Amino acid sequence: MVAPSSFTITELAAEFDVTPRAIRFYEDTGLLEPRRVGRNRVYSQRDRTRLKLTLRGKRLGLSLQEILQLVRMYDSEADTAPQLQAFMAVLQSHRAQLEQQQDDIRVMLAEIGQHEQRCRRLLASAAKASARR
Amino acid sequence: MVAPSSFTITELAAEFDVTPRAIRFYEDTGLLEPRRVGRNRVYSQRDRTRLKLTLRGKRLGLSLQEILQLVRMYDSEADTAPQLQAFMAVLQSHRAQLEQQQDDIRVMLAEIGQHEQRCRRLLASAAKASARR
DNA sequence: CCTTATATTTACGTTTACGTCAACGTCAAT
DNA sequence: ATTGACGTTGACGTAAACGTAAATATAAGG
Repeated sequence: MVAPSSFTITELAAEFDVTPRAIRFYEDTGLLEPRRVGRNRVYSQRDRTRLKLTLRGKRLGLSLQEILQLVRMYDSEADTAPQLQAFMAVLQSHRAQLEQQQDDIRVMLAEIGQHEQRCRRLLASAAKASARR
Repeated sequence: MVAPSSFTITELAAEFDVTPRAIRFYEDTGLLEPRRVGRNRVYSQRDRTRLKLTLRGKRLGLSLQEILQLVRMYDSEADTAPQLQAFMAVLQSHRAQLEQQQDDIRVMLAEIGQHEQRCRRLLASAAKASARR
């Protein structure tokens, strides 16, 4: 068994747990470019990767437009110095945002830990109380 | 100078770089509960904290409804065993989501690093080429 | 041949999170 | 007395990201 190199829309929908409608919508946005066999869409490995990137971006709260800019930028062959400078500036700002999110996550995980501790203490004392009866 | 214990809407808007409209909207959602002096809203430290939590949640892609559920849960005084169990289950699932996001961020940061490397290499060779002239 | 499953396009509907007036109140300063 | 500056309440508008329904195609299986 080798990894398939093309996929139907329902296959991708099942694999990533999204609806076909969503996948077609991503195509409208410009994120996917399946070829056609007759009327039907056929997705390449590249499309699959794009979809994965898209969903990852969404989990981080990016809009489809932002994701589109990202993947286009990554695909683009910038080669002049000004282009490269601009590219790196964008990378910088995205890194800054991701690091902000990392901080946010750290804080939230810490809070969750606190609450879990509290819950465990309360559950323990509740168990003792019921054991005394 | 001590930290103020109450704030106007424009003060908060300026501090957190959001519009008064957004702040009022968060109130409609139930996230803020300022008291009134005449018609005007006066925000407490608690409101300020809530706002901070709200914006943090937003940065992580949570909807206002999700944020509302979170803060309500954290405020609630669950004390029966079933309540505590349910509470902990929710905490678990949020933790899982945050950890997923951490992974996503790690991957994205790594990719950004790759692209930066590539840019730097290209810039370096471009500089050499221009020096040769 | 008929049904069933899977796919398509078109198009309108929906939710979220505000933006954007408009019309008004109020208090201080000129 | 008037002019800002800052606040208020509607109310309508909007962009994003699909959901959902309708009408159609098409290929496979009984």
